[in-house]
Amino acid sequence: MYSENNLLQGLNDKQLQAVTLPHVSALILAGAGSGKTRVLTTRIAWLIQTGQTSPMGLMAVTFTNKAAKEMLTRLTSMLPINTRGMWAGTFHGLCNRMLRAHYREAGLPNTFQILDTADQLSAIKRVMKVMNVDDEKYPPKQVMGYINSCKEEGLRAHTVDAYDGHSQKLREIYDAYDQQCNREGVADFAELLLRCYELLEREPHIRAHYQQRFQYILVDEFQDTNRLQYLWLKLLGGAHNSIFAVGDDDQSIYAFRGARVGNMSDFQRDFQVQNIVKLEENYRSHSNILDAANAIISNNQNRLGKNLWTSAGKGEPIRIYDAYNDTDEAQFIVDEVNMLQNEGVALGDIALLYRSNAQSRILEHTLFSSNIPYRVYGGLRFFERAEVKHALAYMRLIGNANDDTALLRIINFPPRGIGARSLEQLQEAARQNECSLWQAATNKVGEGKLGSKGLDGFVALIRHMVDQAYGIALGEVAEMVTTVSGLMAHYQNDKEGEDRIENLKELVTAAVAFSKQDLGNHHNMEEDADLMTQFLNHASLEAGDHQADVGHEALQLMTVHAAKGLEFHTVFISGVEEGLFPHEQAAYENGGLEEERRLMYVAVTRARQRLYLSYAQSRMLHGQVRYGIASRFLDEIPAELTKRLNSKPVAKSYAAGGQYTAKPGVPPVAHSSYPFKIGQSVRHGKFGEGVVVSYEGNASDLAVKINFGSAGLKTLMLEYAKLEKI
DNA sequence: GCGCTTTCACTTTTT
DNA sequence: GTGAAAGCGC
Repeated sequence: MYSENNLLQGLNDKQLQAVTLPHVSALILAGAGSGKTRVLTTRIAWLIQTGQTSPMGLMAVTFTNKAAKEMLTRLTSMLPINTRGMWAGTFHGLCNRMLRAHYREAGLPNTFQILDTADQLSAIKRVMKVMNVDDEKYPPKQVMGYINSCKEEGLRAHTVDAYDGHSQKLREIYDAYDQQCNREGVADFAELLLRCYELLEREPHIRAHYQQRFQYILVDEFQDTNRLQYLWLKLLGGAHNSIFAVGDDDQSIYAFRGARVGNMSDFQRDFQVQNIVKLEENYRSHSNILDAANAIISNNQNRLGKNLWTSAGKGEPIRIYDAYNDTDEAQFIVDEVNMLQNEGVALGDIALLYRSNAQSRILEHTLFSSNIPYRVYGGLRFFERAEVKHALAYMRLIGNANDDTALLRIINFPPRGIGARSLEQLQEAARQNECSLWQAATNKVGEGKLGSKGLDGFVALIRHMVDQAYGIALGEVAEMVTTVSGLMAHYQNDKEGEDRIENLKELVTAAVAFSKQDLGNHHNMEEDADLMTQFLNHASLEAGDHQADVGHEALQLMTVHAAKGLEFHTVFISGVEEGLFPHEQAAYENGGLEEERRLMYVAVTRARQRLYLSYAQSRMLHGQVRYGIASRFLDEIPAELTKRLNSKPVAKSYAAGGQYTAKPGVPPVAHSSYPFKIGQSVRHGKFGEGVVVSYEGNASDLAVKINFGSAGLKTLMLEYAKLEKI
């Protein structure tokens, strides 16, 4: 049997203090590798085991499904209890659950569908077309960003400020978009949160119900919450409940998508937080790595303040490699990986991190030619694949034919002769009758006015599917849809359709598995939706894994963002260059440089034993050669913690960006008549140190362009400029 | 209406 | 270098 002692055994003083806090709100500042998840799950287990609450009284909120799952898995290994009564999940998942339970009060149809980002964008494009908005002046992606950030601030079209013609137009589009979503009975991701927030705010009895129920609310990754998520928590927390917020301001790397680190200090103020527990003992890395991370992050001004320490030894020095170019960098990494493997380090315990996805190509290429198995995280996930989304769109139409987004996706796929022309007529008819596209289509067919033969066939097809779907199991619906729609046949005729057919089959398997899993669960009385709606929601809210072939030993490739929360024996951070890391487009933004620095902090703290940092003097990016200098973050690491593998450190100053793209046409290689190679570091009496970027003019009158970092980009006449190689 | 060719832009990302 | 979107010819 489990005893309380057993549960709390092995916790350090701070962890123990956090786990056993009384029923008050608390902020746990959990540094990287300080046992954050353990504290969170042990707290839950302890609350239940000591009888302070039952699973029913608990709500645990995370950002990703993965984090939610991990928490539940760990919890069940700690306590032999059923966690079913506990609400654990993502903000979106929990809001969805509440909206389903109170769909009438929330003003939604009981089968409302969730738009993912791609669906939302196409819905916005549609609204803009109807409104005749110039998409050059208002790029749909920007409009989407505007709408989502309004929603994440808790603002509706009628509450948001507009100062000029431009913002008034945006507000108008926002309003029309929301109306369209209501008409079609769909909700985007941000809408789930905002709608739920408004529901709780508007309906005192619903709010009271959840406030009474969830006496204990636990929030993971609190530094990543946005304004609306914070307001939602505040509403649920009410006046008496305890919110146990766990986070790390130094690992806040999602400001670009609305995360507000300021929520941490607001929380302290709004909830009169007396208990701030700092978890600073790190159980992951050796001290050289932690000292480097501490040194880097200490350059940030806006911090709550925290210093990681470990009782492990200094460990290995941080290895720094100065590569000639990106190929050289990749080859260096390959050589080191081979060496590590010979030393017995498992390939899966080695990570290769980069700032932006574009960097992975050259790395993959080099790994491939060296026969090193690797796995790239990122890219399309299962439920985001085109063929899968097509099949899901047919299923959505079966459930709700008024879902215009779904209809537009497949009205002519596979191709059935409904082109832009007939579509426009259909949309015009729908506009005039203020009805859905489906209703407009059935009207046309009913009147015998065949806009096109294809339309007739389409209406018949969907009706046939609705008939077929009646009374059969979810898996059978999926199977029927993939064949009757003609998707299977279409991809069978396609030379490259093999993978797509596999994915469609996989979708059927997933649907079958989903029904079984659902039968196993007690049906939740609060959830009214039918199984297919639930399955479609599952597909939207949990887009599936990032194609990871588990089991195969492979080197792990991912962006630094994707690496957050993970740890590895060895970590390579590549492209540690000005302009790339910190990224030039981030460095200019307000607070952008500090976020880049936190990103570097996250990257460094992923390593347990060994850390490599590498940069390249030149690299191919966006089809052009770029010349860079080493990142300022490298200089922020005390030299005694590092080991330069091939060159000496050079003191320099930095410009924002610090990189320059050579003009096309300028030879990227050294010319015999040029005294300096492109990429050569030089010293100038007035401007200091810089990098040769390009040559201009003819041989008799040659000018050289040099990037002097903080002194800027200068074009100097070679004849007069006194330049010294360094 | 469909498919091929050209053009353009391009950090980070979960739900 | 690459993928998506727009433009053009059949």
